[in-house]
Amino acid sequence: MANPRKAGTGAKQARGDAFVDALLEAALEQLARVGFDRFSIPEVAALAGANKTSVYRRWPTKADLIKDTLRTAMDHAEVTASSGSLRTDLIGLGQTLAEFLRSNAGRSVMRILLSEGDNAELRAIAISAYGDVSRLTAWIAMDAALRRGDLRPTVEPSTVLFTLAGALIHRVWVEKADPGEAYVQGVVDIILNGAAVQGRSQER
Amino acid sequence: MANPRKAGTGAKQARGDAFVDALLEAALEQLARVGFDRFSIPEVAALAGANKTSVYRRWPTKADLIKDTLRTAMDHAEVTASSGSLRTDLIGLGQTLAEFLRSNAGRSVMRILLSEGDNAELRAIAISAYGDVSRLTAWIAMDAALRRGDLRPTVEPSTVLFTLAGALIHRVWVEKADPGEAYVQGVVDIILNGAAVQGRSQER
DNA sequence: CTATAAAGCAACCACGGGTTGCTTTGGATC
DNA sequence: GATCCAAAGCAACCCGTGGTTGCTTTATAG
Repeated sequence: MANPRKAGTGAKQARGDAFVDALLEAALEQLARVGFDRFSIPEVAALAGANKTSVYRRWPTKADLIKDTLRTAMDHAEVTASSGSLRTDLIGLGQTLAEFLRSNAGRSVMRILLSEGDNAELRAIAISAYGDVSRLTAWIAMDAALRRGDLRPTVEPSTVLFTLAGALIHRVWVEKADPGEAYVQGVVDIILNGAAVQGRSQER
Repeated sequence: MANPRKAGTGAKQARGDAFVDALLEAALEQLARVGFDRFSIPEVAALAGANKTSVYRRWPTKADLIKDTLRTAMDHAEVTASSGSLRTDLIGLGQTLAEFLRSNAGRSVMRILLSEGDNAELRAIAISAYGDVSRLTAWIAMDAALRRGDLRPTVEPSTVLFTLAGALIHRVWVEKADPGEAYVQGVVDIILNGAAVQGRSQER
């Protein structure tokens, strides 16, 4: 009956790193689930099987706790070199993004990003986490494509990336559906080749 | 000093419709600004220069008030017939969407949509408001394009629409920038004509 | 002018976030 | 293994805010 996380195990009260780990894990879980506003330290403490007082002593405000949580959660994505095909690169990026959006880290980051207002510092952290997932890899791919001359000169590379990201975010957060492989490919197909029959209705 | 909304005017306490109007206006404002979680009836009452008790008597819960607010806010968008050019239609739709996203009604709807959890009924109302802005007009345009053979048969029309919407939502809610005319055109250009140089790298 | 429904007001309750002073405990050190 | 102390727990508390209630005031229809 004591507490959920310690149940069964003969573990005593967690200290130091173990304590911090348990807290950050519970916090990420909670942040992903309810977002910033309904995120409460007493609740997270209970979830981690810790006492709220101990939590408050380490992280005086929920912004502090969330900052640490976000920073810990972003296990810096490794940079993948361009494959040589823009299509392949974009599909890869799309899939990485889709996976990120499904993860607790990704859901948390989006919740912070989408709720504005809160702490500019928090927003900056979230933006950087969001950027880390894609930016490096993506820019490498776009640069390579530009150099190869695979991109039409009139299009803005960032807009291409943001359109892809936006399509996936729409899928997850508005439609509440999962962007599977087929969906990602469909979007990349449109973004790369256009929805229109080529030779028609592109007055530009 | 009495209250913000009545200040200056010699108006007495608002009753009936006037009361309701003032409340719904304040509520929309508030919802757009802070979202569902931080939306509070006492605060909205103060903002409208009304007494919280009176508000509670009409709308027992904040969900009730918000339901009314959303329903009132969506001044049903009129359906525009297709112009005959898919590009023109999509740009028009994009601009309508951009304007919607800037409005209090749009911001409110997005806040509800993006915060899930809350009331499935609320979500349904928000979705319908969101749909109303675009769906009718958009589907007419897509249908016309399909009939003319302007759309590549492999693309999913809904994906085209959602990609456009997603790009704009990304612009507003993630980048926190305004999707001006040029931006909308840029996105439509990509979605319609593709970002890739045609004849290259479209292995599909 | 009167009657009445609608809005205001003030006092109150209850719950949850956050604080404080003190007790308990894990585990490093000798 | 005995000692010690920083770290975690605990219980009691404060206070702000959401929500309720009983009563008073006021707008306005007749």
